[in-house]
Amino acid sequence: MPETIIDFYQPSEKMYVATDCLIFGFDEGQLKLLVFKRRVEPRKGEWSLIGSFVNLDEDVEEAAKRVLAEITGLENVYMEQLGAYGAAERDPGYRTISIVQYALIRINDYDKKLVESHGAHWFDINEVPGLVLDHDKMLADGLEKLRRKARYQPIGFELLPEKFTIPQLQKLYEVIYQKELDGRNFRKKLLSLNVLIKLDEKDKSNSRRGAFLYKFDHKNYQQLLKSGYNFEIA
Amino acid sequence: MPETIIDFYQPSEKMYVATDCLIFGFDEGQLKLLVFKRRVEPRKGEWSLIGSFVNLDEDVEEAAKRVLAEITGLENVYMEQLGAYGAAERDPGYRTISIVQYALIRINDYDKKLVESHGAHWFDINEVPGLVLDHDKMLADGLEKLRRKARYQPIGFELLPEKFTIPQLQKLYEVIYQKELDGRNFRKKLLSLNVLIKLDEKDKSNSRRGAFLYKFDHKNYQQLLKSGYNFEIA
DNA sequence: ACAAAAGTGTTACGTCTACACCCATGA
DNA sequence: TCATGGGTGTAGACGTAACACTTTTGT
Repeated sequence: MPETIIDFYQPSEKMYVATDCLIFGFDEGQLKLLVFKRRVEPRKGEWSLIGSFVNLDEDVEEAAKRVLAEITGLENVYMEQLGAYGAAERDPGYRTISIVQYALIRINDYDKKLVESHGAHWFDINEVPGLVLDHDKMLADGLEKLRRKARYQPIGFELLPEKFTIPQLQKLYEVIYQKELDGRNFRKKLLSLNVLIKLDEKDKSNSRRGAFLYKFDHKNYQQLLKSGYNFEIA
Repeated sequence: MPETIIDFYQPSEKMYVATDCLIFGFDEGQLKLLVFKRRVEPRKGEWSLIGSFVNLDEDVEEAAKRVLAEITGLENVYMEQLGAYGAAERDPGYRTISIVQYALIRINDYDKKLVESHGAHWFDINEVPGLVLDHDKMLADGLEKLRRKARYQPIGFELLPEKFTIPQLQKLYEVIYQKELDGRNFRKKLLSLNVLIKLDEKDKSNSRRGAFLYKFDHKNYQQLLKSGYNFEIA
């Protein structure tokens, strides 16, 4: 009987491998995405995710971190892979596949001048303009993943400054879930998780009375994760 | 101010892009994985996932379906992308990144002779031998995803024959979740979803009394999905 | 004194869990 | 008749959802 052997060492042809980043941030009560304006032809001037080719001696993840650092000045950012986009015709130039990562950044941390120098802009998540190639699809998939993930991991903390108030956190979840939450139930649920540390400071930027600031308790969170708890926040 | 422009059209270097498949099946009350024995050097004789290079004129997904069809004879299989594995040193030969897909197949449908002719074997999920390269990691990640996914989509139906009994379905979920479920509660929950159609036939292969066979109701399932229901089956 | 956001408790409801017995059948 | 797996109901625990008023403080 004939054997169709799939031989790894008589490979066909090479292609370009790129990485693109969905960079999410949270500011002014809105979820935002960082996109940039292409400065090269073709499609110069169109909006696009931030990306780069992956070098031969570089992990794909490394490449994504490099891009992120180049554009925002940030390192040690929460980043996760969304997936590979590999349609044969996705790029009209060369055959290129793209590994998309999504990153969550504290919007006050990044280097504004650096970002501007790259022609990058923050858009409200509902006002992102049409993007180049299959980047619209990447965004849609990324949002879906973010929303699903927020249900079982308290991922939102990555988007807030180190000190934050409960109303801020609630607003963030409302934006992610796209629905309003009951303040009493939200507060009750969050506090019952024991992953918030109340501080003795208040943030008065949003009200006369001011709201207490909290920090995220990474230690308790790790324990909770181990115990198999899941974080559904409706 | 100097501008670090990331230019998509002065790309660095190309690399190989491969696709590997995690092929899951369910038989004899056990979740199984199809792996194959490499027939080429290096690492000839070692166990490996089934894979292939992606051709230049081929979608990544297409490539995975091609491999699956070559090995099992099956088309129209449930398949989803797990992610890209892109560490620089993952393959000791050439720089290659791999896009991993996982597939769920009805274990009685596949072409046994074809599978054997490729040196492929089914292993109990708990008895899979060590795999080549980073394939162990792929398997671990795939199992995690399968387990998570089974919580919010009735994914298990893909692994059973078209007609199945409730005890069979329960067994499958027990294997996926790695814990025993209460038969009464399981049955109650499943039936309440209204996605099972009871048939007038019984399967007597497991008991004298026999268990009623059911079909999956795709139409109702689609409606349920739209209504935002989620399928947690504990 | 008033506007505006922060903070607090209780009750009703539905869902999940735990649990024990009868049924149908072939050998 | 008996051994084996299939099939059924109920009560208590638990978590979620709904709901309105008081507090603080800068202007």
